[in-house]
Amino acid sequence: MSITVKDVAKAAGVSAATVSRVINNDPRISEKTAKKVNDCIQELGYKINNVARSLKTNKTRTIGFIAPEIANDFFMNVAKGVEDELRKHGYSVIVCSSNESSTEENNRIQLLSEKCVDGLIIIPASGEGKHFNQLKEVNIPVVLADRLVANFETDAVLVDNINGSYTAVEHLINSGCRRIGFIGGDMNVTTARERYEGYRRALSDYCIPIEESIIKFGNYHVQSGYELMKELMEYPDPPQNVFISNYFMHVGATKFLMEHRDTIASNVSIASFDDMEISSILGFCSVRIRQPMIEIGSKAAQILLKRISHDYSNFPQILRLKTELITKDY
Amino acid sequence: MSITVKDVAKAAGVSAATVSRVINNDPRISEKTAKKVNDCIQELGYKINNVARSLKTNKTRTIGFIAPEIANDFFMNVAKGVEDELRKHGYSVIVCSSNESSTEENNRIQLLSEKCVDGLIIIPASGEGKHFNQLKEVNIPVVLADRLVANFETDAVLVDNINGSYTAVEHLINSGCRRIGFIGGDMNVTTARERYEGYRRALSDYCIPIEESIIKFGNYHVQSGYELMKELMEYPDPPQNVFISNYFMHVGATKFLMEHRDTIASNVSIASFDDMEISSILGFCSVRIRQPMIEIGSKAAQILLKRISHDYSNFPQILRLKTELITKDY
DNA sequence: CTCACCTATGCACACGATTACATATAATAT
DNA sequence: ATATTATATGTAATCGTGTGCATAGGTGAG
Repeated sequence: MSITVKDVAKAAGVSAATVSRVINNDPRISEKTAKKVNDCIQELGYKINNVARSLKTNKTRTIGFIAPEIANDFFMNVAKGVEDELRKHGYSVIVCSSNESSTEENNRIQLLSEKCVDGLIIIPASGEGKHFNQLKEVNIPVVLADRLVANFETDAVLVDNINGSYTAVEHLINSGCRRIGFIGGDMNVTTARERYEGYRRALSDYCIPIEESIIKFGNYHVQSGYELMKELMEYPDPPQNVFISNYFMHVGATKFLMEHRDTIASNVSIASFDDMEISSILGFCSVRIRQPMIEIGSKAAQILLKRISHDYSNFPQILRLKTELITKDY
Repeated sequence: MSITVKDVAKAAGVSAATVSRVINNDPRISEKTAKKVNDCIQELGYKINNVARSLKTNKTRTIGFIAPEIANDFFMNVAKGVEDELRKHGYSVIVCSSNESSTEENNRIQLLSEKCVDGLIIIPASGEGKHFNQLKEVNIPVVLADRLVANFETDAVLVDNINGSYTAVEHLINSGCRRIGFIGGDMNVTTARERYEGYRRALSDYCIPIEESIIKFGNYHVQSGYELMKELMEYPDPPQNVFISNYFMHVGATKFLMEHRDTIASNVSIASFDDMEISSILGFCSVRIRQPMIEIGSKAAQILLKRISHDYSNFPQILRLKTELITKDY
C-alpha cells in the first residue's frame, strides 16, 4: 500500500534501522548514507507513519483540549493560544466540547486517554472535578485553563478575577456611582464566584451597602444576560449602573437595553468582564476588563509541555494572569 | 506500565485473541467468556490502546479540520457542526489553523496526513488549491467547507452566496435604495467573488447602473471593514446604503460609523452577509443574510464519513446550502 | 458409530516504526 | 604489528492489537 522504511531501505541499499536513524537525525549516521537515504525518501515520496512511531515511542505528540463549548469566542481564543504554542513544538490538538456537562467532559477524557494523547488542557465544565482523578492513574498530565476545580490538584492558568471585577467596580464608584447592579454567572463555576467576590469587596471597601435585590445570578449565556437585565430594569427603581460578569451576558443585556432604549433604559451604563473585538461598539458600555485570552492558552500549553517532558518542578503551578481595565469608548 | 490485552487475557484465563474479540463484539464469542473477560476488563481498569489498534486497522478514527483561523466565530461554528456530527460516530477532530496562508495550509495537510487521519475537512485559505493534489496520492478523502478551490476536484459544502447577496441587495432596492455601496472581501476567496457577483446581478436586474467608485475590496477582517467604510464615507457624496460581505467587515464598518456618528454618518443603513448573535444589536444594520454555519460543518462531516467508508457515489458532491434573509432589527 | 459441520477459542504473524545489542570497518595508540 | 577505540551499520526484538488459519469439542444426520 504505502511506502515504509523497508521500501526506502531496500532502495537505498541499507537496513531499516539506518533509515530510521536518518529520519531521527541520529548523529552517528555518515553524511554519505544520510544523503543517499534522504534522496530515496524524496524519490519514493516516503511519509512517516506516526501511528507506528507512537506505538513504539509511547508518544503521540498530540494533546487534547476540552472546552465547554466550541463555538465560543472566549474559549476559542484560548484554543488559539494553545494551538499556536503547541504547533511550534510539533504537537497537534484534538479539540472536544464537553457541552458544559461534567458527564460529557468525563467521556471526552476517557476518549482522549484511549487515544493516548500526551496531555490535556481542560476548561472545566463546572467546579466539581472528582472525575479528573482517574487521570492520575493513567499518568497523563493535565493543565486547567480559565477555571479551577475542587478536589483535584494540578497546574492551572487563570486570571485574577477578583481584582479584575474589583477594579471595574472601583472605577464606577470613583465615577460617582453608588448603586451598582450585578449580573453574574453560575456560582458552580469558579470564575463566577471570584468575579462576584471582587464586586462585593469593592463595595465593602468603599462602604457601599450590599443591596441583594439588584444582585442577579444566571449563567454565562446571552439569554441569561438578557433575562437578568430585564429583571433589573423592571424594578420600580432600577440601578443605573450594572456590572456584568462576562461577554455573553453583556451581549444579552445589551440586547434587552437596545430593544427598550426608548422606554426604560436611556442612560444605563455597563461595566463588563471581557473585552472582545465587538465589546467596544456595544452601546451602554463604559468599562471593560480585558483578559489575556490567548496568553491563557499559550501559558497552559507551556506548562503542559514542561510536564510532558517530565519536569515536575513547582507542581502544582497556579498562574494568575493580570487583567486590564479598558475605559476607551465610542 | 499500563494494562494490555495480555494482562486481561491472563486474568480471565483466555488468549489475547479472545479478549480482542470481546472488545470488538465478535459474535462468535460465547456469552460466558464475554462476561468473564468484561469483568476482568472492569476489574483491571483496562483501557484500549488506540494507537496499536490504528496501526493494525489502518484507521485512526480521527479527522483533521483546517481553518484559516481558530479564534473566528464563523469558522468555529462550522467546526462545531463538524465535531458534533463526527463525535456521534466515534471520531475526533484535530483542529489546525492555516493562518490564512496556503503555505501553512500545505504544512498542516502534510502534518495531518503523517498523523494518518482518516479524512480532512478544509476551509481553504485561498482559491488556489494545487497543493491539495498530493492528497489524491495518499488517498485520503477531503471535503471542502465554505470555500472552493480551483484545479482540485472534491466534495464541498458551500452556501448559495450569489443568491444570498442578491436577495439582500434586492431587499434594499425594494425599500427604495438606488445607490448601494459595496464592501467586499479578497477576490481570491470564492465566497468574496460570489457575493460580489450577487450584488452586481441584483443591480443589473433592477437596471441600476454600477458605480465603480462606491465598490471597495479588502479582506474579511474588522480592520479592512473599518477602512473601506471610511473611504466610502469620506466621499463628497457617500452612499447611504452599503452592502458588506461578511460579519467581521460589518463589525469594522460599524466601528467607524459609531466613532463618527455625530459628524458624518447618522443615517447610513447596512445590509450584511452573516448573522451572528451580535449582528442584531449592531447599530446601522437593517438586513442580514444568515448562513447555516453549523450545518455547513455537519454536512461536510456526513459526506466525509461517507467517503471514509468507501462510498464514492455522486463524487464530487457540491452542496449549496440556502441562506436566509433576516430583517428583524432592534 | 462415523462423518460432516458448526462453534468457540488459541496460535502466531503482521502492522511500521524504534532501539538495545552485536558487529564490521576504520582510525589511532602502543 | 597488535591492541584499543571510535564510527557506522545491521540484526532482531518490541510496542499492543487484530485476524487468518488451525484446532478442539460439541451437535446432528445418516
